[in-house]
Parts: sequence; C-alpha cells; structure tokens
Amino acid sequence: MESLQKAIAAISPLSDEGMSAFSQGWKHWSTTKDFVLLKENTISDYIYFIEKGVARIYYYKNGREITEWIALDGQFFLSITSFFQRTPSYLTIQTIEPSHVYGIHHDDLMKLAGEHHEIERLLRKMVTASLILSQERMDSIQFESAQQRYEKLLKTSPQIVQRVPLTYIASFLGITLETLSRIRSQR
Amino acid sequence: MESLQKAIAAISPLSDEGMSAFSQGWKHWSTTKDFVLLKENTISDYIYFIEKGVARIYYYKNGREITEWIALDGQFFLSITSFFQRTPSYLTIQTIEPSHVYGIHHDDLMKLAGEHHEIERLLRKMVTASLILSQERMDSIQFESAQQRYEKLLKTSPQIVQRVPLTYIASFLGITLETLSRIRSQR
DNA sequence: GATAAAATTTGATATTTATCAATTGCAGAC
DNA sequence: GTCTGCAATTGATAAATATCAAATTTTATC
Repeated sequence: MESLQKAIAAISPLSDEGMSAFSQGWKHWSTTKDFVLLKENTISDYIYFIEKGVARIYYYKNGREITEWIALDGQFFLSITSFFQRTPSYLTIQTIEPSHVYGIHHDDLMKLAGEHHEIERLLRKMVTASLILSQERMDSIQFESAQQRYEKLLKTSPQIVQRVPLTYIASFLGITLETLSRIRSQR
Repeated sequence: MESLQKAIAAISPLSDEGMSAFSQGWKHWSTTKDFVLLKENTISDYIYFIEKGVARIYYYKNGREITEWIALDGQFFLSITSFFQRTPSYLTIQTIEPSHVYGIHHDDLMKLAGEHHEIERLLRKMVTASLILSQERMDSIQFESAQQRYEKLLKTSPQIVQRVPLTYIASFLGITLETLSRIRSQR
C-alpha cells in the first residue's frame, strides 16, 4: 500500500483527506505465476498497480500472441480501451511471476473522481502521461529499426530483458522472435 | 464559437457557468494557406480547435518532413508532448487552407481546470479520447499493410484524400509517396 | 541425473516497402 | 496560351524483416 501511495503522490500530490479516500478504493491480489487478472472478451473493470512482480498484457492477432505491454514493480497498467469505453477487452492480462497487485474498480474511481477534484486531476495526469508514452512508442515503432528498439529497451528497462521470456519481448518490440534472436547474437 | 461549444459539450457537458468561463479563454485566428501556428523548437502554448479548414502537424526526421496529424473542420489538435511537458516542440503546425482556428492558452486552461472541477473532467476526457486514438493508430501502423491503412483512411476520412496533397497523406500513413502512388494506381 | 517439453537459435527464402532516378502531369504566373 | 516549378507517377533495385523449417539449448519434472 505504501508503494502505491508513493506512486500516486509522485504523479499528483493529494491532500491527506484525498489520499485516504483514494487509498480505500483499492483491492489487493497475491498472484501466482501465470495468474489471469483479465480475460479476453470481458469488460475490464480495474486500473492495476503492480507492487512487486511482472504483468504482461497481450492479445491475439492473426492467430498469434502479441504482447502489448509489460509492467514491472511500481507501474500502473490497464486495458485502456476497455476500461474507459466499457467495451469487452480484446486483451488478456496475466502476471508472469508471483506478484502483488492492487486494483481500483472503474466505478469506484469514477465516483471518487466526481467527488474529489484533486482525484480527477490525478486521473487526468495519469492519462496524460500514458498518452505521451503512447506517442513515443508509436514514433519508435514507425522510425526505429528492430535493433534500435532492442537497445533502447536494454537501456531503459534492463530488468525486462532479465525477467521476461524473449518470445514476449519480441512481440512487445514489434518484431519476431527470430529477428530478436539474431539481433542479440551479433553483440 | 458555436461549433467549438458544441464540440466541447459533445465530449463532456458543462454547466452554463462552466461553459461561459471556458468559452472566454479561447482566442481566434483567421489564417491564410500555409500559415504557421506553431514553429518548431518553441514551446507549444495552445490547444487548437479548427472550425473550418485544414491543419497539419509535421516534423523533420532524417531530413524529411513527416506529417504526424491532419485535422479537419471540427477537430481539436495540439503538440501533445510540448503542450503538457512544457518543452520545446519538434513539431510545426500550419493551416494548409485558409482556416478559422480557435486556441486556448496552456496557462488559462490549467487555471480553469483548477477552478472548475467540470473543466478538469472535460480535459481528462479529451486526453482519454486522444489516448484511445493513439493506441488504435499504433496498432494500425504495426499490423496493417500500407494498402489497408490507405483504405481505412478512405473510409474514415474521405475528405482528407480530397483536400490534402498526397505527399502529406503518405507520411501521415507512415509510407512513402511512391508506395502510396502505387497503391492508388492499382484500384 | 535422465528425460520430456519448452525456449531459443540458426538457416534458407520470400515479402513488403524503401530508395534512387527518371518521366509525366498539371496549375498558376505572366 | 506558354512557360516554369512543384506534384505525382513509373521503373529498377536494395534493404529490412517475416516466414517456415530444423537444430540446439535450457528448464522443469520425476
């Protein structure tokens, strides 16, 4: 809980009252390896925060798994489209290590955002940060070579490379497993 | 002004008071063809709304122009990174037809969002919609062929194809002018 | 520790799109 | 109307990465 509160405060500081109201909204899960938090085709009700562990978000495209996101200790994650549009998710979310995960339900969060201006602001800032990331990632996929993307990942999240199977990393980088393997071998 | 208010209300309805406070924050420009709204390397101060006309957002990558976004009548647009992070923009924004454009200054918007909970909520919804779009676009660039992306554009914004030079459309779709030309000829 | 299963690597070839170069088409200025 | 310059098309070739098919290495299980 403390790490969650710290992560929240780092995005947008809350008053004691706001923080305490907000903190009460979160549930907690202790998961095993390959525990499914969200199943494909269901509406995603939660924004998650991973206190310790690794989660991956993936979907199927042309019959194969595409990892859309990998979240490590201290990060928020969610199925953006499903959560905000309240539509069935094409995404599946699972923890790929035993993990500690917090989650806040959509309805609770919206209620809190309606009641507390500062929580609305926090949410706005979270979405904005996510948008900036999304833009950067798009630029990366469009203009950087497979090699450059891998090296950037090595630099920015070396932990991912250590803790996550290469199959997942490959599709996360938007390349095939074989291409990733070749990139790694020539170093 | 009326079309702007309608566009705002469609995202998140405001009280009369909120709408009137918000409306006062917007400036108006009547621009000529190729009028520059934002210059590269300056901090982007405005969120824009194009009432009538066409704007394009572009930047330079490896010595050539990349069109990042094209906004037509009734759309909002901005340099996301620069506006929210208050850093110099690598983007340039210009109207490519004589246009009517509204803009609200960053500081005014933030002040309003701080004073009016409902404007904060509106802003959050705008950013969320933008995030969802960004995700869809990323998926499109990563998995759809040049052909599919062009056909989708034809379907979703046929106006763009009519009013915007192909050079701009090509980089907007993430392909070269030559590839776009070949796609068009085989139909 | 032996064995099965899964993950990763390696190789040969195919596909998509980019690049560079030349040509053609077309709109505005005079 | 003709000239000039930019926009678009067409052609030939190259580059990056995907695909399919094995082979090899690593990991987990009994």
